[in-house]
Amino acid sequence: MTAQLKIRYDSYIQENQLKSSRRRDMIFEHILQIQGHFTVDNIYQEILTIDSGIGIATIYRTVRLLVASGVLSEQTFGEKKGWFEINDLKVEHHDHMICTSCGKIIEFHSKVIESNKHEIAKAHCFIIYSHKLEIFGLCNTCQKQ
Amino acid sequence: MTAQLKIRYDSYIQENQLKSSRRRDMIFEHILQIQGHFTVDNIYQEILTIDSGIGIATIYRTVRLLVASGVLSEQTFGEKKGWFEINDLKVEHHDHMICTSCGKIIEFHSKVIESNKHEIAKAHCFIIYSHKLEIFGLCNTCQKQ
DNA sequence: ATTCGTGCAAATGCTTTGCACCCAC
DNA sequence: GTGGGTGCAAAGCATTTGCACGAAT
Repeated sequence: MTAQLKIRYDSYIQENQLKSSRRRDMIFEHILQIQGHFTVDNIYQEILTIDSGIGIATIYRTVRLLVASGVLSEQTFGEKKGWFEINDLKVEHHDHMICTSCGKIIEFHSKVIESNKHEIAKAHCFIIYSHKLEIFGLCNTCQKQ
Repeated sequence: MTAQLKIRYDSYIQENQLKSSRRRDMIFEHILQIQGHFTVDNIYQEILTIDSGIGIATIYRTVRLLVASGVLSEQTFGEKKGWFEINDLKVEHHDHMICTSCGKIIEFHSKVIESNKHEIAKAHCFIIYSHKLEIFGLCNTCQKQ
């Protein structure tokens, strides 16, 4: 799967007359290691400890490139900032339950919702590109506190 | 329904030792007339033409009050700014299809999704407060262009 | 009178961008 | 060598906040 993403990254760079660079590659490799969701500042802080000279603008630019190339997808989770995650096309689309107390994000997938979504779109003559379903509430742990 | 919202507005002000004021009331009344979704800047521009002395901070403060009192609900629609709409509790919860070409928003409701959502939450021992489902794609009109 | 509401401008948080310089090809 | 990559600081946007003054009870 990592190989798939590498191909997507490389070909995007190729097709758009961009260049690879030490930092670009390093950010890409770093992001590949991440499980789950992250913000630009999350990876900026992490990469700072390895490469103290890096600027946050470079992270922003690289993340934009990765979204444009399809390596990452972006969500807002109802906040006014970007959250990112690896966009693995081989994995089924998933949705999120977000704990409003501790911020924990639980991923899930529902075939029922998936197929109903298509029925609804059909009824409205709407062509679906993507969807985002977020459920807000309390996770198991926070209910007990 | 407008009466319902007025009660919610008035009692929130009462219960929180706030005051009503000419501008607060005017913004509230203005928002009641709005069909569909709007941003703070939308109503600011509109109200400016009636009350040229108003400041955008007042709109922000009033909209926050209306969200806190349950008169309005807020969504991001994947953007990094707030979109608001009247939160009529008597109307069933609805979701949104957003045309990525013209920005048109189509509202819909699905009992199937509604009940499936509760099954999923139950399976994860998650207590639902709210949910947001956004479908992005092309509306009927934009498909033909 | 006192307390809250309001305009203004400054501050904030996240993100983008212009510019001079650096690096890859 | 040339064009893209990068850090830095400045600019952009949406939003919030501090402050002095004005209005509501």
